[in-house]
Amino acid sequence: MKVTKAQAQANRTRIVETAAQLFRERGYDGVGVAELMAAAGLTHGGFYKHFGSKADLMAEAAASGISQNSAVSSGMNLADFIAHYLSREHRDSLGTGCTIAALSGDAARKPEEVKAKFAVGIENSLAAFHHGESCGKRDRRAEREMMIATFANAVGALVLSRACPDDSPLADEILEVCRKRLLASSPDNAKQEQ
Amino acid sequence: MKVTKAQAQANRTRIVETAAQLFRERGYDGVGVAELMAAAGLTHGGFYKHFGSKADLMAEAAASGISQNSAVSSGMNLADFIAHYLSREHRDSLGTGCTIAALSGDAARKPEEVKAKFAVGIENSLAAFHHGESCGKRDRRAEREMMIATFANAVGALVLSRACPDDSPLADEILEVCRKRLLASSPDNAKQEQ
DNA sequence: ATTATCTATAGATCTATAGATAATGC
DNA sequence: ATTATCTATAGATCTATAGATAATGC
Repeated sequence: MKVTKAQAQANRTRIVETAAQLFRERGYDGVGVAELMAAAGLTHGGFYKHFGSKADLMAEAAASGISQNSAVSSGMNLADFIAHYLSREHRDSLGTGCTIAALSGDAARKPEEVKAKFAVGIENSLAAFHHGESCGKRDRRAEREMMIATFANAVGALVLSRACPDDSPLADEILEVCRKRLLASSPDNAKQEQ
Repeated sequence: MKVTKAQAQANRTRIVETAAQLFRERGYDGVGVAELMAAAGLTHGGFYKHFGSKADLMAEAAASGISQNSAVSSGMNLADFIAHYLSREHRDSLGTGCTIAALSGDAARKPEEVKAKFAVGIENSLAAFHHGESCGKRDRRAEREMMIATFANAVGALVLSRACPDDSPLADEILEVCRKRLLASSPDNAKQEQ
């Protein structure tokens, strides 16, 4: 029943990545350890050789999900990012979409160790668009404020759109209005108005 | 053990209002029926004479919380609303604060009947600031888009701020940056810059 | 010898229901 | 007679632990 060290490490990674998806889809309290382990192809007793508690896994899964999101969006410019972030496709892909948008509400009620991962994730999201090819101190400050406002607006729009009933006109309107406005005020607004 | 019709109605209302607070504080899955009924001063078996299921209560509690929020903010102008909404006090009062910000993430994974209450609540929030003392069709459209973007930005800022660890500088920065920018672009920006 | 995984289970908790009780409302 | 509430419980599920197993890693 034992397994090679590399295999055990791979199993651990698979647990974290499975959790990162299931938690986004159903919330931290919506997925049990047994179901999660079964989804990863293991039995649930083995869980506690990998993690001290479910809360420990929440923190790791948050970091994993955020890092997966960053890998996907890295290399995009701000306009491309906004167009994707505020698309219906992204709204309707809870399990693979933005971890911060999917789980910030849950994270607010979880231990500090979980929230710490979200704070790092938010900082990374802001830094990902550090356009500034060397601008002055004032510009850096202004750009950071712009990124904070833009990200908050995008997260809020996604969260609100998802809280509406399926096929609700309001759900689409929120996405479309915010996408249009954020693209219009984005520094590299040239293409994709859709 | 029976109780007057008026008393039963009062008990029912108390259950809903207690739920509206507890759900905001701990999430829909973080509060059990037994604990909720105890908090309302009743035993949990009685719950099902008032509600068909916990999901039914979620929908009622959402409507109740949203309506309580509206009652508090009605009569405020947009600038006052923003200053309050993006204050540390509001961020730190989960149980009595904005229902939409506290529970939209949870609502996205709940039945359509719950999400329908959120859609109505979002529409009400937008309508609450219908400044327009009779403006043209174009202006009404532009104003609605402005309100959608403003509300999404405010909700996003609150949700992100709450996902950060307590006393995190980032948590305060997000609130302050968004408050400053939304107040600057608000139609009635004259006073309170803080 | 160590340890990753499995089976089995302890002990809590959760939603929901059944049946008794006792006061209201007709 | 109706019904709001209570006590008690069924049946599921949840987190976590204990002990057995068997293959790795020294």
